[in-house]
Amino acid sequence: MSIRVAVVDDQALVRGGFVMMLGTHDDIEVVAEAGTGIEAIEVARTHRPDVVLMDIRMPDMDGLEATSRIMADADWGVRVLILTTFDPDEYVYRALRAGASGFVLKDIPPEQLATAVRTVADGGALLAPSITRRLIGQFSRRLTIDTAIAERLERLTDREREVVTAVARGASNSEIASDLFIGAATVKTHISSVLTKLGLRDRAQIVVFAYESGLVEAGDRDIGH
Amino acid sequence: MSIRVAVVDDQALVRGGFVMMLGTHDDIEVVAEAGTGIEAIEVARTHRPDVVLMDIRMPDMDGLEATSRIMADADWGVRVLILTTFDPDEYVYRALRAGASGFVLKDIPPEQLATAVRTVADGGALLAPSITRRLIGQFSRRLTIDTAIAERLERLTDREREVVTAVARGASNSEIASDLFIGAATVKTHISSVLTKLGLRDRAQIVVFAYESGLVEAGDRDIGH
DNA sequence: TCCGCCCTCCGCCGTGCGACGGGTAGCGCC
DNA sequence: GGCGCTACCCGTCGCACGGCGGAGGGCGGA
Repeated sequence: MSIRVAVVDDQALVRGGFVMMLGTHDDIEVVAEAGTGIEAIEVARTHRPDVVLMDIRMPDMDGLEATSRIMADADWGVRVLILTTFDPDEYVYRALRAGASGFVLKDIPPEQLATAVRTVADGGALLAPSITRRLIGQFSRRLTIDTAIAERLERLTDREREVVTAVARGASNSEIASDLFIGAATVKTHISSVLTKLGLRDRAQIVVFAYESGLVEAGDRDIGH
Repeated sequence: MSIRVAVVDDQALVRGGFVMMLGTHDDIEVVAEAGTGIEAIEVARTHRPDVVLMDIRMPDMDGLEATSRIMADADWGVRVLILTTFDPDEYVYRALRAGASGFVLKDIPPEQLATAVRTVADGGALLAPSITRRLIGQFSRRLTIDTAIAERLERLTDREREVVTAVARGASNSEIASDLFIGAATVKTHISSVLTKLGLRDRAQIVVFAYESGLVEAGDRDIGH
């Protein structure tokens, strides 16, 4: 059973090229085409393709918005493969958020296009090498930071780490004291110990350290009050 | 020209299964096999395959360590595809750091294995759907945080944002003053304004806010002194 | 022109913070 | 038992921090 594909691109010439490329593979069948985002949503609903090849830059509605719309009210297993010329970070993030299964650049060799379609049709997720490299960079950077600074964290006692996390929440000494059921003076002692051990100066630098070391992470904390 | 693959797995039965699967595709050629991490390095050096299918759990040296070794002294275009039963986060991160081009689970259908090999051979990067979903979750979470809190940042003036970033570096008032070429009293004024606008209490909470809002990010800052 | 916003600077004052010294309990070792 | 080490818990004291009020200048818009 062949993979049913819808091709979305505002430039008819480019769209035709994609259709022709995919046509050479007999396990792939182009069942619909669309030239705008609105059309893409319509086409997806009526033809229910397995994979939607989606351009980003289009009139009336861009491909990312169309993607999220399609994914939102899809009651069948559709997968969207974003196909674009540029790859700025924001596009990638928005695409992933919208529910796209892949993000590849238009400069890929023709035979890879079919491979990409098969990959996402199989349930896989595909990203362009350059993008994946950035993702890897993000995470590896995080890890190197962890290993580099986190060893300083090991010099701290359990109690001191508790205090550090509390400080990194923005808590005052008295709040920490009541949270940990100890005296306010004791909290100060712990903090002083942390400061000397880590070579820091004040609690603000403790917060910085907590984030940089990965002890706390942006996102698992609500601020304000 | 076919894709030259090396299969690394300590269980001969599993390894044989993979070899057989790949053998049915005439564009893929298994040129070597290995049963341990050490062997994998040897085999990679002597046979110089295009793709290494790498298991993680192995005696003497796990696949991730072997991967980084192979990538380290590879003077040809080798790509490593991690193939494992489990997918804990640490494995994924370590694998990406080690330089792997893909990370898929062993429970994928046989035909997808060939697709995966072709994808990484083409220079693409492939992640198992579950892993990609987590990656997407990470980034989408970041974005929602940004949009949610960052609007509070807009209430601040440019100068106030400068002060906030300085505070988020762990700088004291006098340090900020000399950095910005203004008086220490002015710094205090800005900080007071920031505190009231954001509904915060002290500079430590400013640091928290700076990280949570994405104004500063863990990694682009060295701490200590 | 007047009004509002931003940036800059100054004083005063209360307080939370951090440095310093000291105390207690547990634990391993000779 | 005596000694050393560590973790944990209190006090006191000086100081930077933050709240509050005020003031001047630049800049743009009603």
